[in-house]
Amino acid sequence: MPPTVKYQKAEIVNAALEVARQKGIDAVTAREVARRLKVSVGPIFTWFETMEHLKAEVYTLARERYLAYIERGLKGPIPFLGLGQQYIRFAREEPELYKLLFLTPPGASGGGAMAALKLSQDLARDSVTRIYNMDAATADRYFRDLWLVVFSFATLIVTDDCPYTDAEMSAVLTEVSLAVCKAYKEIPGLPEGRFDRDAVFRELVNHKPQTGE
Amino acid sequence: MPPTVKYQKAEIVNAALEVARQKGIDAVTAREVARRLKVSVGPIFTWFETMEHLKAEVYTLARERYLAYIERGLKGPIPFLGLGQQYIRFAREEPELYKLLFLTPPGASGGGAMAALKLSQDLARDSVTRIYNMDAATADRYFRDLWLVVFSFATLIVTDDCPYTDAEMSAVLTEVSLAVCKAYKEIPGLPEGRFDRDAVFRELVNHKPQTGE
DNA sequence: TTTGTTATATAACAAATGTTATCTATCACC
DNA sequence: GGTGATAGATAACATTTGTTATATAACAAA
Repeated sequence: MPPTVKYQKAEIVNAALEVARQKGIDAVTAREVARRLKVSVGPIFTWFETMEHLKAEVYTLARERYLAYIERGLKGPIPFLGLGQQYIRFAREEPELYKLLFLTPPGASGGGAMAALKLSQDLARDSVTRIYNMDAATADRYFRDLWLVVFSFATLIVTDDCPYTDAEMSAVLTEVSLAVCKAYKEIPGLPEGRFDRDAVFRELVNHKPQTGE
Repeated sequence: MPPTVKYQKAEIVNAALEVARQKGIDAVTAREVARRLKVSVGPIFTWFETMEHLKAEVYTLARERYLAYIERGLKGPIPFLGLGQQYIRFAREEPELYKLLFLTPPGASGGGAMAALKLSQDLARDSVTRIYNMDAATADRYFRDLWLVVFSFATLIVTDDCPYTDAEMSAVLTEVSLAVCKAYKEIPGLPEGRFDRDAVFRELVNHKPQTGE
């Protein structure tokens, strides 16, 4: 019988994820992962046929991490803005994972930013229709327009090129949000005066998602 | 005296640019460029101290190419939308150069997407204030909001993840544009009825920038 | 305790890359 | 024409990477 396994598959994937988080997916090489585990490259190729297989699992973990962020965004009082905030937060706190998930061709590593939009749209549709009193199609349109702004902010952050503070981004989001809402409000039955700009703004700037870590 | 130069510096940079256009900046290796010129790596290191120096010049050429696109966008009847259209067109036709210019940290290769916004903002401010009858600050704000959407579209295209057709993107841009405009129109003196949604939409979908090539 | 399976370490191989040393051939100037 | 400075070709070196062959050692079953 063989000796008991010393380094589980999961440990290897976790080490690879750490490398990806800190130095980007391109730094996930056999020797780099092995060094992080204080191990030779042997075990890696015992458990993974090729490095691509390992990277694929890193991708899966990255997506899980992303989803954990997004889910926390749904708990806030304004569903769309909570999601956007968490998406931007993910970009800031996990820039390398963000690049992996959203800034590479979807074929290469999976998902892609549009998939993220679709997913978030599904998650938020109920709340949006409820809070803003929109029908589903209009809610989707509204959400999509705002998501494009969120996606821009997140990508700017990741490319080290975002000159806006969190508060400024929230302000811009609020402005655009209100603007789009106004434009879309020829929807029958939308109550007037629901959008108190100052109140929404205050909400945005002050609301911090539960940092339940 | 030495023999006359057979391969000018410019030819090498041009070959390197072609490689970057087709296979991305990472494919710009000494041997790849040499192969494209049917030449050994010798000349490259005669004219460039390191590959980084060569890549820096590739970056400069890429930026010039980008500017050529942008300038043509100013000639259309709607300055902001012309710019946005050309920015998106650049992303579609030169995705690898787009990645180089706008999807890498600005320190690494220069400019960055925010610099592009600032530049475009400067180029368009006059027309925007004139056509939409806004003051400069409001025009900048208006432009910035829309640029965020344009940046998203362009980036989605480059990551092979954009499900929208040109017409759809134009429609979204028009919607958001009108929405933001409405929201910003508490500006004194803005004439009512200036924004004929159908007219603008027709303009957008039909307007093709002069393909003066 | 012996033994057979196999996880791990080590080292090697092959390919790709930047860079450099060396040689050859050119051609402007005398 | 002769010649010397040097552009270009060639090949080598060093490094990094994925991958694999080989050896070692651990450990469960006998």
